Amino acid sequence: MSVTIKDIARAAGVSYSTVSKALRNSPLVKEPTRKHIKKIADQLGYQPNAAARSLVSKKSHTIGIVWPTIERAAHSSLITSMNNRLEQLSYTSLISINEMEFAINVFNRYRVDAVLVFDDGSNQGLSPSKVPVVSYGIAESSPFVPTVDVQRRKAIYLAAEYLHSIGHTKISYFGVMDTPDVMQREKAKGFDLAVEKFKLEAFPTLHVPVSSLESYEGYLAAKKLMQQEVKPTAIISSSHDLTKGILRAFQELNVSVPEDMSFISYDTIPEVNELEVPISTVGVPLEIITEKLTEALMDVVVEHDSKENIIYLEPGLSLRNSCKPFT
Amino acid sequence: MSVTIKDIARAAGVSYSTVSKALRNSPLVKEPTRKHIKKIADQLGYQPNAAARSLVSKKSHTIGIVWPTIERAAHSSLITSMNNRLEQLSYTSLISINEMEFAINVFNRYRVDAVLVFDDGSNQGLSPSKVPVVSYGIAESSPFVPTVDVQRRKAIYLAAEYLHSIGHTKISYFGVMDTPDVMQREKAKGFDLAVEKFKLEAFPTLHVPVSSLESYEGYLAAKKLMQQEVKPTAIISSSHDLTKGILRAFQELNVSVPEDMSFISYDTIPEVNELEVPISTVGVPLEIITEKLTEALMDVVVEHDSKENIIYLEPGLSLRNSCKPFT
DNA sequence: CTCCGAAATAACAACGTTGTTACTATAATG
DNA sequence: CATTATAGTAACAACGTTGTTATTTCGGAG
Repeated sequence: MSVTIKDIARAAGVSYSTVSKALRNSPLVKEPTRKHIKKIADQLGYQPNAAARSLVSKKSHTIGIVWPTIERAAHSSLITSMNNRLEQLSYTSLISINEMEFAINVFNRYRVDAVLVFDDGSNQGLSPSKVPVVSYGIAESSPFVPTVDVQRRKAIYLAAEYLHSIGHTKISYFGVMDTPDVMQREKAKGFDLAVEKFKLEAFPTLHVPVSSLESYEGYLAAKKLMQQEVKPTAIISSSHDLTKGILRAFQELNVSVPEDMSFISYDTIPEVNELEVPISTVGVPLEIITEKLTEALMDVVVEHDSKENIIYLEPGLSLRNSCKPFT
Repeated sequence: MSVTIKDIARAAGVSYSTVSKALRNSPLVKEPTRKHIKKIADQLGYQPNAAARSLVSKKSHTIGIVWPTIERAAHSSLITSMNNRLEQLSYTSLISINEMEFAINVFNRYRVDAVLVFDDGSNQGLSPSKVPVVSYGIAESSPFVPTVDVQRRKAIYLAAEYLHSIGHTKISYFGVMDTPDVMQREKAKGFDLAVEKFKLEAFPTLHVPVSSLESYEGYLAAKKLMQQEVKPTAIISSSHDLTKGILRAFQELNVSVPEDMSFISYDTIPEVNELEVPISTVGVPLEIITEKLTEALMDVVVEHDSKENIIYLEPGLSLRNSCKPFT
């Protein structure tokens, strides 16, 4: 049986409401009384009952996170960062790896203050949720939910634009092409837009499709690419993991970046600095993403309806000397 | 504001206690009344308040899982399987990726019925937890906690024993050697025991240390190994991911299994069948592990003190034609 | 038609906590 | 010394649910 404030009250010889106040540092209890109570609470190993607390306060100070099934590994650092940020705001995060609808139901029952979901393209019917939801995804695809959109399309477009501006016309895009995952589709779309706009060459390996964002996929695809007769002069990789694999392949094949190949990688995350070669990246820095996501969550927690439903984050280039002008 | 049983009661023109009983299919309410109530509850989108429920019932029907920091990816399939099993028992699982002590505190507050932790070697001081804990780890290292121990040491020993029995004496062990992670240390210990027992040759690459269990690590290590003058005739890999990398390297180097190299991989998981080559494995099958973990959790949930504190699971070999007798 | 007993439903207490209100010493004021 | 603020603490209601107990309703027996 757990120890409750009543146990503490009995042990301290005060009423349980005094204990409650003392533990929450209310100015209504005298300093010595508070100290006394706190000491006893400590001795008994008191842990507040979240159920009772949230029942009366109607707030659980907890955020639910629905961990996406696809690319589970890829989101690991984002979730870790979210976890830390929320902790700093003294919010607790609880994760569910269940299918989204089920997970949201669970969080509903637990009356978490808000839920963070990852837009995998199936978010359409999210409206009947009682608990406020924030989506990390694509603005258009989850119309009824506040969404933080990092504009993947624009990011990739930006990368292509930059490469074109320094003279490249044969650019290969490494990415997942045929997928229900809207995030990946957006990236591919950004590339295609740039191809059209800048009249990039439509050589055979304009698109280098991979079946997932794992690094091994990038490795294999890069090896195959370099066996082709017509090679690109620049590459855009749609994820950090992919980039890792591609670079490994290049190392083996003695392709050096940027001398033999210009390179831009999506995902502006700290891990980029762990690569052997400095690689320019495009995208919204991870810490900015989680900062905005946290803000959005705090918004829906207090407002329950946030007016500004969609937050677009501007992707940018972080140049790190992996691109050489092509003449 | 959420809809409660009182709202339903008002709408249905009955008392709220009747609603409670109707929703939980108590035989104390007449069939038509129940149907009526359920319909209304549905219309209003009622979701039971877990806080209130667990407050009165003292059970949350929830299991907390502390996702380990190290090798987070590697445990993904185990956690998924646990999640499914618990769901089938109509338990909900909540995951925390916080540091263990903090995570357990959170779960304590939420009064989850039990917590599952992964033994990373820091479980020593787990006793003061009010909520019952089950550990997936090493029996000796978490003395006060019911533990499911898959006997990694024995598993690797078994693998070496088998290879020795078919004539191999130059065997390389791929694994993380110098780590606080007791799980990895146990595996290495198993190998060393076998080396001693069977007087295996102490050639330079008896141990092939890797810095993590990622497949890339296996890949690199395998490449380096095959440049050595003295090569093993058999390999024991301490994880599935490692195995993936090693096999990829072998493919590139035209080393064929089992003709040029015998091979046994730790981790008996379904993913083994996705490898290009059939690979013999050693270890306790994943589904058995999760079955026992679930049983252990259910035990502590009802008993609060389980008498049989440690459950040893017997590792076994699953032979799949990746080993050739050495003559 | 009255009364009994079962069946159905209603009322109520309890779970552990918080916020509000009510009480009780204590000190200050005249 | 009586009166009144005031600080400190106690008592109590409420949160949404469940299990127990009390009440109503109704069909059938007398």
